[in-house]
Amino acid sequence: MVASATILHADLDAFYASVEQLLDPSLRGRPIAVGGGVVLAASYEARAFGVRGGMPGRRARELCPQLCFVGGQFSEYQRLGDAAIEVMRDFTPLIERISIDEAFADVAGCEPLFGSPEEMAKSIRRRVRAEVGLPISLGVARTKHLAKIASQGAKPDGLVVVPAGTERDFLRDLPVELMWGVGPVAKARLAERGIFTIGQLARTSDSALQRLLGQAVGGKLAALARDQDPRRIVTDRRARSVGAQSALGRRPATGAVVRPTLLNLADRVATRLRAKSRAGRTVTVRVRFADLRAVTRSLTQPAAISATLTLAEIAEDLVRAALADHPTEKSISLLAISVSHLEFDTELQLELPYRLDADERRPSTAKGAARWTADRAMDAIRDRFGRESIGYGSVVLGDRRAVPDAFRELAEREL
DNA sequence: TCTGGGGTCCTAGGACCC
DNA sequence: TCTGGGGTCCTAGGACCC
Repeated sequence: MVASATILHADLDAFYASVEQLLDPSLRGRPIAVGGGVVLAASYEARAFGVRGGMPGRRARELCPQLCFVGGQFSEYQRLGDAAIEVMRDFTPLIERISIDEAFADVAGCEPLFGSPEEMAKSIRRRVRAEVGLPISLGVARTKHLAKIASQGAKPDGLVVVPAGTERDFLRDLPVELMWGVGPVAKARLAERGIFTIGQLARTSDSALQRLLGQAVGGKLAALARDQDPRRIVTDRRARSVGAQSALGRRPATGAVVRPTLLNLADRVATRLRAKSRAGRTVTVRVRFADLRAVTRSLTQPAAISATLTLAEIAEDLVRAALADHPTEKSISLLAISVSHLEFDTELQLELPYRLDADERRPSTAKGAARWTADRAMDAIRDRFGRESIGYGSVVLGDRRAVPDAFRELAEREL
């Protein structure tokens, strides 16, 4: 017996833009874009003009002169995204949240209570529209891969069901780039081999695909094209890394630019780590030069860290090393810090400072303790009085950012 | 055509150990 | 000292996703 189609994929349509139109009725039916310098989301009215997410604001205005830019009510995005996904939870606890506006659900076994998966999908769409006020598209299929492709086909504001047994027919003539894991590079490589549809992909041998795209990607794609998708719903996914980045435009690669930027990034990353009682062993920095080429440098230590100043010091050393390897690069356009190899911080464990005190060969535990105490005190003050109430001097002063903190938080994953 | 921020996973080479 | 094999960890880069 063939497994039935019980996987649902739900995706809120033009999410940020739809929220703005929900909250301000005068925006409904009009081409709007959330963002400013960059379009973070475009309403379907704006998309009709060719406006797309990720597009520079200036380009969007050229395509659509009457385009209305709205500021972005970021906390509302989180609230309404949560509310929409919560509707699904009334049908099953097997929910896998992918992002603020997207989730999988497995409704196997729920039929006696709520009817067929298709009926559940219809009722989720109806309820999200009625109770939250937002349009949402759903795909229903036997696998995550198919459900996701189906929901993309359902947009805007629709439902597509792929009945069990019809998967191969459904996939055959679809373009390869609809598949999970096929981006611009893979698409181009496949095109060189005359492979444009998922059906053509399914008829290509595993070994040929692995030679073309690499062992892992090739193998997975071959399986997906033949509708073999073993992935299950994962309800508790933990982050494996925490990072922050800052685009700088074009700034000289000097300590005066690098140091305060890294301190700010370290502050954001370390604060998030400590808030979840986590710490990480590996610090990775990324330096992007003016020509957009980027390099990374990383350091893995035996003990995990979460102290702001320790993270900032390691990051600074790594960036310095990266810049020293590229002496002809005089300006940089982005700096990033990421912490991985995450562990649970046992509170009692005091971190050693990264740099040794000049006059002693042993690390100073007193200094480690001082940093731990200072960080905790600062975290507590910010909890009460807000993030801007206190900070490391140059962080507070140098806090001129193009992107508001509220938007950064939307992209953060649950630790 | 090159604009932001936060992530995941894979590959390949080298160090090191048994 | 050389040769072989297997495994783990670290580093750097890259493709891709939301």
